[in-house]
Amino acid sequence: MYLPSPTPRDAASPLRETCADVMRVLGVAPELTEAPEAQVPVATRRVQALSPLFVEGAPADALYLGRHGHFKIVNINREGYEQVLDFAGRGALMGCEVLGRATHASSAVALDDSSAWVLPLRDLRALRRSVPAFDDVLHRALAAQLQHVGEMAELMSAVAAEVRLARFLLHQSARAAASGQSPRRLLLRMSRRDIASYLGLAHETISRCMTLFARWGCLEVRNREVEILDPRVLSACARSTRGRWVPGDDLEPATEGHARKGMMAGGLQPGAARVVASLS
Amino acid sequence: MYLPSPTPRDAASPLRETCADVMRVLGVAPELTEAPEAQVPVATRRVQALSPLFVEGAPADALYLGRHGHFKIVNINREGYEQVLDFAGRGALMGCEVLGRATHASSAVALDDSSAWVLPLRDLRALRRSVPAFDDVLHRALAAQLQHVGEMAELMSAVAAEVRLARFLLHQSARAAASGQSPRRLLLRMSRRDIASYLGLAHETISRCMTLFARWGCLEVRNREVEILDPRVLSACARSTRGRWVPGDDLEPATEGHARKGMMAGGLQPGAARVVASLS
DNA sequence: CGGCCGCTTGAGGTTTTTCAACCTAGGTGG
DNA sequence: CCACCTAGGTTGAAAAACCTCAAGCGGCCG
Repeated sequence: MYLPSPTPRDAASPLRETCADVMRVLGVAPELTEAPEAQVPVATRRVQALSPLFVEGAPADALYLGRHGHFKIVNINREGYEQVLDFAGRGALMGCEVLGRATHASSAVALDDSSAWVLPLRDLRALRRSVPAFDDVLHRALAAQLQHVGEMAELMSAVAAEVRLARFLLHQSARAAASGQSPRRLLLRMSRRDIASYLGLAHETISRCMTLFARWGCLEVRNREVEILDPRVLSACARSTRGRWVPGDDLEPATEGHARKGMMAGGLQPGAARVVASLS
Repeated sequence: MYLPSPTPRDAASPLRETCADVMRVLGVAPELTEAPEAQVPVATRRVQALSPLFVEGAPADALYLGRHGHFKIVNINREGYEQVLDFAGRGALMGCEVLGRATHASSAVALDDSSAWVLPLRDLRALRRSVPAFDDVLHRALAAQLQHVGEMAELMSAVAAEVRLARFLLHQSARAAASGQSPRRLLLRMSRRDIASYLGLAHETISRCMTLFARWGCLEVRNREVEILDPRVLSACARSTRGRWVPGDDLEPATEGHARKGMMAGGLQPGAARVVASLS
C-alpha cells in the first residue's frame, strides 16, 4: 500500500554522498544533477537522540539538511524555557537564518538518532555559482521555509485548543504521507510538552484534547502512537475557525452519542476582522 | 536629535531609480552598487491607503520591496476572516514566498498611501547572475525574513496579553528608531483590530492593555498616537514570560500607587519546558 | 448634520491554565 | 529478578485570563 519510502541506508553506508544527492532530495530532477561540479562530496553529521545538531548562539558556519531521523527547532529565552519553533525531518533545511547573521538564531535538537547533511557556508557561495540548479533549489527551499510562517500563523490563528491540535495532527499526517508512510498511523516523535510549546498551549491541554478526540471516535491514542480513525471528523474540526464545531455539526461522528459538552463552547479566533474592504 | 531619515522624496521625483538604489536600501555598501549592470531602472508601484499591493492567490510574477509608507501582510481564510502576519515598511521584502510557488500566499495591503519597488521574477534571475552583490543581498534579505519566524514565535510565546503588547510596542519602537524616528513617540499605522489579529488577541483586549499601560504611567495613548513614557517598565513587562510581572516587581513604576490588580494574575507561557537536557 | 467606524469600557461566561495527584513504562542498582 | 526512581502522560478541581456581547463616546467623511 505504502511505498517502502526512499530511506537512506543510513548507518552502514560508504557515505559517498554528493551535492547531487542533496539536490535530488530537495526535488531537483536527476538530469539536472549531473554537472561534474555537483559531484563534490557532502559531509554527514550524526546526532544521538536528545543531542543538538547545532545550538543557538553558536558561530554560523553551516546550514543543515535533514537526512534521516527527526529534529525539533527551538529557541531558548532568558529564563531558560524553550520554545519549539518547528519540527523537521528528511529534506528540511535547518539553520537558514545564518545566511544573514553571524550566529545561529535557534537550536536543532534530534528527537531520535538522526543525521543531517552539512552545507558549510564557505562552500555554499562557490557551489551556488558553479551549480546553477543548486542555487535555484536553495532559493526555492528558502522560500518554502518562508511559507512556513504562513502555516504557523494558520496554526496559531485558531485559538481553540482542539482546532490547533487537529491541524497539527493533520499536518503530521500529510508529512507522513509525503514521505511514503501511512497517513493514518502516526508515530509522534516529540513529547506532549514539545507539541504544547509548539502550539502555544499547556501540555495538559494537549492530553485532554487527545482524549477528547478519542472520545469522539476519530483518534486512537496509545502514548506517542496515534491513529487517525476518521480524518473527516478531524478536518471538520480543523476547518472550524469560528463558530465552533462539535461532532455532528456538519458531519456525523464515527461513533455516536458522545458528550456534546465539556471542552469547547465559546467562539474562536479572537483577532481576525471580517474582510470588508474588498481588496479590489 | 534624530537624523532627518533618508526618506525618498517620494511623490514628485523623476523616478529614475535603479537596482543600485534598491541595493543601497537593503544595506549594500555604495561601492558595490556601481556595476554597470546594476544601473537598470526599477519600477515603482504606488498604492492608496487600504488598497492591496498584491493579493493572495494572484499569479506570482513579482517580489516587492517597501519604498515608502506602510503595509500589512495578511492571509484570508475560507471564512473570510483575515489574519495579520506582519507589518512592513521601507526596505521590507514582501511576497517572498512566490520564489517557490505559482501564486502569492498572502496579500499586502497599504495602511497609508505607499509605494513599493517591483522586482519582476523574470528579471530576477538575470539580475542575480549579473550582479553578484544583488544576489547576496537578496539571500540575506530572505534569511532576515526567516528570522522573522523566530520573532513572531517570541511574540506568541508569551501568552499574557500585556506581555505580547509590550513586546509589540517595543518592536515598533525599535523599528522607528532604526528608520531614524523617535523611539518614544509612535504613530501606529494599523488599527487595534490589526494589532489584535497580529497578536492573536481580541481587539478589546488590546484596548484594555493600552489603558492598563497608561495607568501604570509608562505609556500615553491618544488613539493611534502612543508615547512611551517609561521604556524600562515596558521592557520589564515584555521580559516576563512566566511568573508574572506587576510594576514594582523588579523596577519601580514611573508614578506610584496604581491598581495592582485587574488584568494579569496567572502564570504565562503555557507550553515551554524548562531546559533540562543541557544541550551539551 | 447624520451616520459610520474605530476605540473604549463594563459585565458575564467559558476556555484554559495552574496545581495536584495518580499511573505507567523504562532504566538503574541492589 | 525485583524494587525503586524518574520522566512522561493522564485526569480532576479551582482560579484566572480571555473572549463575547453590549453600550457609549468621539472623530471623520459624506
